[in-house]
Amino acid sequence: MVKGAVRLFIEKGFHRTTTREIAKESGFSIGTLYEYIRSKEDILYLVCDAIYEEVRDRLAYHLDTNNEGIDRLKKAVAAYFQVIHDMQDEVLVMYQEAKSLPKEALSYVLQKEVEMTEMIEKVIRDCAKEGVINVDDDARVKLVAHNILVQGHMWTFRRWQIQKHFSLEEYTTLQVEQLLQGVDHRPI
Amino acid sequence: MVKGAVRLFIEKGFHRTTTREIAKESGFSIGTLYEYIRSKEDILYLVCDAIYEEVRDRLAYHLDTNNEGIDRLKKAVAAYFQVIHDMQDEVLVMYQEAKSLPKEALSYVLQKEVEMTEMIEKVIRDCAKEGVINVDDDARVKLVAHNILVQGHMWTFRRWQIQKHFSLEEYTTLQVEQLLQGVDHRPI
Amino acid sequence: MVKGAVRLFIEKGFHRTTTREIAKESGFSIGTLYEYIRSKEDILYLVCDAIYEEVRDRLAYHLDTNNEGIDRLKKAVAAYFQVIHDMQDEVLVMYQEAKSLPKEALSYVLQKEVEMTEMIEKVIRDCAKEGVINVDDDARVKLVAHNILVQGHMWTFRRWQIQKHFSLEEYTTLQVEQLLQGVDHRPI
Amino acid sequence: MVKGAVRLFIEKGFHRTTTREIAKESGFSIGTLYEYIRSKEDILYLVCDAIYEEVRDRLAYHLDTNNEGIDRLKKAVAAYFQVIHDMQDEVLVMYQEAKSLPKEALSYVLQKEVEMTEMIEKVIRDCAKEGVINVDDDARVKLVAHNILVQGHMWTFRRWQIQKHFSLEEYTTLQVEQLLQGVDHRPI
DNA sequence: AATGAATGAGAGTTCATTCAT
DNA sequence: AATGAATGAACTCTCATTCAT
Repeated sequence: MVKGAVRLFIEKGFHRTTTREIAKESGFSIGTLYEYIRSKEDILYLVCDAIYEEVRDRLAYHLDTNNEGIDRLKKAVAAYFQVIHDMQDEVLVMYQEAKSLPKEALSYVLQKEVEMTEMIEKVIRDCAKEGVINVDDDARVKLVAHNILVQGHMWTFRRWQIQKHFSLEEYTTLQVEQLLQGVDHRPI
Repeated sequence: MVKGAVRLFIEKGFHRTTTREIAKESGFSIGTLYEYIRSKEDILYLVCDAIYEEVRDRLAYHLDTNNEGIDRLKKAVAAYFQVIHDMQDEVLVMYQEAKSLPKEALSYVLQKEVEMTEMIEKVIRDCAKEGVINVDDDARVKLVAHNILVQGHMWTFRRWQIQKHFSLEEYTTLQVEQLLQGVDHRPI
Repeated sequence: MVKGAVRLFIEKGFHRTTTREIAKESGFSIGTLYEYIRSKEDILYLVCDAIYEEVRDRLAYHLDTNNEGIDRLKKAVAAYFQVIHDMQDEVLVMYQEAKSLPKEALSYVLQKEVEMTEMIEKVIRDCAKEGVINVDDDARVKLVAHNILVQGHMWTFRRWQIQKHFSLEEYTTLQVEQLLQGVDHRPI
Repeated sequence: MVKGAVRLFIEKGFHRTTTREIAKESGFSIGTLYEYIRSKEDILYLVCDAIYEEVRDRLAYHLDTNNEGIDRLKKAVAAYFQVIHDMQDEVLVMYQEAKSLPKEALSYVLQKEVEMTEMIEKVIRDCAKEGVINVDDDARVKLVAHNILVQGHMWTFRRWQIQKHFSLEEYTTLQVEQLLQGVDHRPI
């Protein structure tokens, strides 16, 4: 059911998709659909949840491989970007439709985003512990983690611009460079 | 009318806002509303257009002040973040609802985003010309411009997280540092 | 104003034409339009009235020419068919839209149709008086008059069929023959 | 549903009848109504189609009875007039509202009218074959068929005049006489 | 467990009409 | 006399949801 709904939400957005269409696409009747859900919003919740679950699982899988030194961070970013790239449409749907979730469900889904941030934060902290990078405070760790996450999302929601100019490899390389070295500038 | 619509879109989103509510909020009747627009989507277009216009004008105003050296970039980023901060709700609405625009209107609005990117690119190039930063290629300029823009947006669309941890000043300072120096790391 | 309204009614029918369009087509503002009428139906009334007036005047003009004998009838039918032919669109509009008139106005307009019938009846009676035809009773006169009138109207409202098969001349000749001789048949 | 719609269209015409009224008159909700149709025009189409179907079926039923000689034609006309008489309101609705059909549906409905004409033409030709009448050419057959059809319709759309003066029997008798013998006149 | 016909509140939109200017 | 901005009732149509089967 979720698969069908995602397909439709990608195509026409949540509001423009009818429950009838979702039932049909999922291969059962509207009556049966309502055996599994209580309202249309439930579907959106299930969809968002499923997408997060998949992104997180895939990312966790990639982070598992034991890298060392600065590579740990580089590979993590690359892996994350790759996951986002593979699930572009799904990520985009979530980005655009999550706001339509009822309050409680939204909190729940945002919690998943927090978890994602923590996964990235952990990579950064692990690098710091190893001594390959030097991040003096928690705030900076958080900020860098958020930046990485959002730079992943950007790849989808600004694709009409960014993917015109960069391949995923170029984008990854440049963003990692930027992340580590910043803009080359005269000392102030 | 646009003001009223923005208020409502902020509160409940485009789809959940009725034309009648917009008319009422704007202080005229539904009939009069339809003297000015041809369809509900027209309102969304007017709203998005107005928001972009205001963001761009305010930013242009701030970029006018003649700064020199690396300050040119720093102040530009700060000014941009400030504008976004002042117009948080509006920017968020545009981010979340622009996708509901009819194709043609969407293209038109995205063109405005391209213009914004070019404004930021210009600041970067001006710094490079002055010699205070060293950006070797166009791709990097573009990427940095996009990053700055999106870091502005994230201040609104991740505010439930970010504004919990940072004040606007902290956020600005940290992001500028990050932008210029990257993460402090052992040379590879 | 009537001219403009007729044009529009021909094109799209009474209900599908808006008062705004009528005002525009007539070259004045909606406000001014309502100086002359009290409701949209008034326009329909004026239109129907004007059309009848014109049909009647034209017909009267043709009937004036002094014909004698059976020619009196033949020429009258021919003249009437010609008038209908010249005013096809107008006649059709009246046929199709008169039903939308308010009751009283409808009666008034139907009275004009009665007058038309009487004009034709008079021609028949004049022929009878002259002795060129022999119509024994009033009922038959009435019936023949109605038949002639409707055969005129048919030329417009069945034109998609009839005008494919006949020119106006053919149609007139055949109908007159039919009228006078009926179908050639074995005596019963 | 069609029955209900016909009743309402008879009473107030197509444009003045609302979909809600039709639904109510038909005994179901507006939602259910729209399960069966896609637009209000669909109802008009169904109505026109149903009326034609019924007129044709009834007529076909009456034409079946094997008559011979001139009676074949006489009885056919009488049967046709009787059918029209029995379905006066319905026929009138179709006459007045068919023009509001979308183009394609209109063509389809007019095709039915062509079929009706052909049914009458066939009766005439059968009589001619039998030798009881003598119609020299196709054009005349067509014309007579059209005349008969329209004289049927007249019975409804001029009833405010004709039914004041004639009973159906008188009307039928007189029209048949007229049809066969024409107006009694001195040879020219 | 599964269906899908039925519901009706509510959406966007139109347009005859008014009336202050 | 002439205007046209403003009105809002009324229209057609949609769709999330229910419930008898």
